[in-house]
Amino acid sequence: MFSKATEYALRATIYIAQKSSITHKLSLAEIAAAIDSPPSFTAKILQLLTKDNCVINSVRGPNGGFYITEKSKLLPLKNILEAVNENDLFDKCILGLKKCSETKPCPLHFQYKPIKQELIHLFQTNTIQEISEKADNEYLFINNSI
Amino acid sequence: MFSKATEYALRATIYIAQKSSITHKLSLAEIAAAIDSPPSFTAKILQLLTKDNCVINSVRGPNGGFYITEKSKLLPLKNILEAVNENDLFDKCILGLKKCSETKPCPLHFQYKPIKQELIHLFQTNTIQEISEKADNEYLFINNSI
DNA sequence: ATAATTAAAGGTAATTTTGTCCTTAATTAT
DNA sequence: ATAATTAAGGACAAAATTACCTTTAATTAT
Repeated sequence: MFSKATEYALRATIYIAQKSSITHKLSLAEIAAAIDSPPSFTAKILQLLTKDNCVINSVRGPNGGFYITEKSKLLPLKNILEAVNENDLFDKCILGLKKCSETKPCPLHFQYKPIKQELIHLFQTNTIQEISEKADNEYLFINNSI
Repeated sequence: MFSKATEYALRATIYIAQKSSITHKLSLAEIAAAIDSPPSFTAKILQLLTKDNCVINSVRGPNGGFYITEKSKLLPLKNILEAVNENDLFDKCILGLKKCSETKPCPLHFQYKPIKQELIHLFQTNTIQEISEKADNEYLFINNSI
């Protein structure tokens, strides 16, 4: 479904939302260990997340690391996908046809359409905060045997 | 969503179901041109489709090529995914967690679950025939400006 | 039988994705 | 100020996917 990069971006952001604050930043090493991802590759992805889209923040130096603001926690998951450039995923034709559209649909277009819309809805309505709160409770996550 | 290989497999099979019969087989060249795919790569994928799973058939030699039987047309699209080994796609955790399950769900598990089931339903209930008939009518396909 | 045609099969090459490493810049603590 | 720590950034490497090419096997038409 998603690329590894996107999976790591989602997992990392959820973990950061769970565990970090402006006064308690998380190091790359901790994050990568927690979400079971290769540290160096994860570094690249965290860079994307701190860029223009600014889902998360970072500071260098001792006691530096990554954190997320309360304001950013209110962003929908979609913003994470945008940050790693996988946001157009749900716009694409399921058969990969460039010209598939409402007026010239592919043979699966109208069957896939409602599913696509539910996917979009899922990522547009759920905030980082809402999802990260689930990870706190009886839900599986991270450092909890992936 | 799908890999290129799977997209080509779906498009090729739908096209073959549209155009071929036991008495009118389609060459690799025609199929690849029609579905806008690289011929050599498409050849590999068609081989997979003719293997054990046997979604389509082939014969070599003059007037040979690929075709699909009426019986095979009644198979669900899922069989195409199986043939190219992308059938487990819908079983996977959306966050890529190996241990995600009903009892230890990831934070997105229960939100993604109904969508996943609709995807499975889509590929299990629609037959190759049903979908290929759509491609005949006002639907976009193939040789029709991709 | 022979030649022509077509898919099968295998190896190779290009591209993309994933992953690593090393240097630089920023920040902090001393 | 200096040293230590941490992310940023760039170059590089490995792996996977996608794409190509050449030879072989099967089939058909002559």
